[in-house]
Parts: sequence; C-alpha cells; structure tokens
Amino acid sequence: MVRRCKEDAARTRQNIIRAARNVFARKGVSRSTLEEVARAAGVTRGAVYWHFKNKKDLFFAMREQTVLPLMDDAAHCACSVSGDDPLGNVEEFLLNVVNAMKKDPATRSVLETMTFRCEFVDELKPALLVQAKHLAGTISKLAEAYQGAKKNRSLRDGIDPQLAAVETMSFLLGLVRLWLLDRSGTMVRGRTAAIIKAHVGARRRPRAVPS
Amino acid sequence: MVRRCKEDAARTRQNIIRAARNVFARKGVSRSTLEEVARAAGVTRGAVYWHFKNKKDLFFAMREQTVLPLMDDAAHCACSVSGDDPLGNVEEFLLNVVNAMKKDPATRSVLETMTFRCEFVDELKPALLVQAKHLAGTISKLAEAYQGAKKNRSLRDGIDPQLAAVETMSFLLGLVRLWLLDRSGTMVRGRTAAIIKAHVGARRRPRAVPS
DNA sequence: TTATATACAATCATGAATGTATGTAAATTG
DNA sequence: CAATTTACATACATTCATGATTGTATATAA
Repeated sequence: MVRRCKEDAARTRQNIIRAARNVFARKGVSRSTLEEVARAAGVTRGAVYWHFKNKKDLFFAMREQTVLPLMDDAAHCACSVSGDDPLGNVEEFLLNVVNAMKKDPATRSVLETMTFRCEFVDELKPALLVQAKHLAGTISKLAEAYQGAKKNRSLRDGIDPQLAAVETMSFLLGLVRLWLLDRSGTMVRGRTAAIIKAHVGARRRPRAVPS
Repeated sequence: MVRRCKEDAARTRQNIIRAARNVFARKGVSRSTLEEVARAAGVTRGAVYWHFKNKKDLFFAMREQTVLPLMDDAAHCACSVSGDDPLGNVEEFLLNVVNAMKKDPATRSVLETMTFRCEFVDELKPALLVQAKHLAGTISKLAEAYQGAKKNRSLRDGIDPQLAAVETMSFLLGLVRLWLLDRSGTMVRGRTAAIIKAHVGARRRPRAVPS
C-alpha cells in the first residue's frame, strides 16, 4: 500500500508527531534517528522526509502543537479581567500548567523533552529565544494580575507586583523541573496543589488582624 | 614533545576539562566531538582518551568539579546552626548560587550546559538521579532553616516550613533558568538581588503590628 | 644504568545517520 | 479516462564520530 487519501496523509503526519514525542522523550532529540521515529510511526523515513524538512522541522512542529496551546491557554486564564480575584486566577494558572503536565501524556513528554532531553544549539537554538519571549509575556500577565490584586487590596502589603511576577514565574519553572525530576514522588509529586496554594497564599492579604 | 612530568599531566587533564566546559557549552554535549575538545585543549584525542574513559567520563569529571562544590558550599551556608538568623542564611544561600553563576565563568558554563545543552539519556541519565538527590538534600536543609526560623519566631505565621522549603528550591531552580534565558537582561539580570530579597522577605515576620 | 610505565600522537576500521534521488501505485484533476 | 500529482518506500552516496590499536619519546624506579 502506498498512496492514501488526504485524510490518511494527515493522520500519518500526526502519527509521526506522536512518535517523535515518544522517541524524543525516551532517547533524547539528538540521539533519536528519524529512522526510529519513522518505525515508531509505522512508516519509513521517506514519509518523515515527505511531511517534514528535517529533524528540526519535526521538532518545532511537535513543540508548537503542545506547548503553545498550553502557554496561551494558561496565560489567558491569568489575565482574565472578568474575575475580581486576580490571585485566584494566578493560582488557577499554576494549577492548570501542573495539571496538564500530570494528566496529559503528550504535554508531559514534550515538557520532559524540552527540559532534559534536548540541546538548544544551532538549529534548535531559536527555540530558546521563543521560550524567553513567552516567559517574558507570561511575566507581564502575572504582573498585571498582581497589579490588579494590589488595586483590589487583596495583595499583601509590601509586595512589589513586578518582583512578585518574576518570582512566581521562577517558582513555576522550577516546580515543573522538580516535578519531572521527582520520579519517586517523595519531593513534590502529590503535593503540588499544597505547594501552589502556599505560594499564592503567602501573597494574599490576611483576612483580619488578630489582637 | 611527548611524555611530560606528573604536574604537566595534571595540567593537561585540567586543560581538557576546561576545554570541555567551553566546547560543551557552545556546541552541546552530544554534538561536541572529543576531537574538538582535544583541539581546544591543545592536544589530540589520544590525550583525552588517556585521561578519561570516554565522553561520559569527561562530562562527569567536569560536572563534579564545579557543581558539587557549589551545592555543598551553599548548602553548608544554609544549615549553619551557628547563626541566629536562619532566614538570613537562606537569603545568603540563594545569593551565593546566583553570584557564582554571575561571576564565575566556569560555573556559568557548566550550569548552562546542564540546563540547555545536555540530553540526560543513557549514560548521562545517572546525572539526573544525582541531581534529584542533591535537590532533595538541599530541600531538607532549607526545611531545617525554616523550622529554625519558626522556632525563632522570625518566620511569618501560617507558613509551613516543609512547603516553604520546596517552594524556595523551585524558586531557585527557576531563577537560574530564567537568568540564563535572559540574555538581553530585560527580565531578571540585574534584579536578582531584589527578587531574592523579595522572596525571603515575604517569609519574614513583620517587625511591628501598626494600628 | 636499564627496564618499565607513563603520557600522549597518529592511524585505522567500523558503524551509523543524514540527505537525496529514484521508484511507484493510488488519488485527484481536467 | 488519460495525465498528473501525491504520498510515500527503497536505495544510495557521503560524511563523521567513535573506539581500538599502534607507535614512541620521556619520566621514573630499581
């Protein structure tokens, strides 16, 4: 069997991306051969080279498909002007990211690959610049949220919104890394909700002033 | 010239490690050839294979030489029972790590390699386990410090020492990553001291209760 | 002083991944 | 229904890093 119809071709393309997720996450990007990805997708290298220019092209396609929606979705949650509880939005944002990593194998695989199984050099270097811009954008959104909380008087006194935003971004980046590292589950897995609640809670103005 | 005396040999070995730091950080570990490392060290591959079993061996030697002292030194700072200001120790610990990354090119290169230019697969995978253990140990030390601060009544009420420790570890991991990503210096570089101060300051019990 | 171990340099064989080029059958178009 | 394009599979040439082997001049030890 050779030539399939358009829908089959699209399915093949998606299969290759899924295979790339798995193979990259297990063997690392540079040690993954396109032959291996092809086999995992049930095709040959010819198919891979038909759908993607080269490994970099496949890598970026894989990345965009999961990381972009994740970040955009989450950022949207944080900047939702509708709610009157900005800190709650921040907490929801953090929980969303961690939950996606926990529940969705595709997201988890890509995050694992981007964190531990990838060398951002030469043709993959642009991915770092993209990531930096995304993070800067997210920091801005977080800063807006904290600014709103300040106006709201739900932010604890003495906290600078801008610095708090950077701190939260750092916290999230590190939490993801820690979570991925914690294969045994003794460090953070299973406690992420509490950790996140603690992080945001420390920024929330206390209800009443006891004697 | 061939056979040198012992001191020369030790110097050669160190040159190879230094070369590995630079080449790894620039080209990524997997794309760095030992030939290239050798050239950067002013020797041939023969010398590299004499001093190190293979690339993994060289990688681990490089890693231990800078990361281990960094972590140990810093952890020692955090657990110093002598001081009566545990939160100050935590802050000093965080500043030490960031400062080492800022000031010492060797530390910076290794961190950059471990963060963005390395795939932890197969023979390099053990490095992740080692890292996880180190982080778990550091978290314990931080938890001790926060525990001390609680006993000390210098810790703000309602903060769980254990969770705070994990949070600080996440914060530090993410901060390092953000700092390395922030080549343009618009996100965190130059503000790290303020960010760290904000992080620790949020945990410190406020001096007085104003009316 | 001689023998041996050391500290490399130089060479070689091997395998493996990449990109390209070509083959081809089915789908699509006119 | 013929012509052409699509969606792959197959085959090939090239490059390149690795590890092993061998060679060798000098320290060092006895």
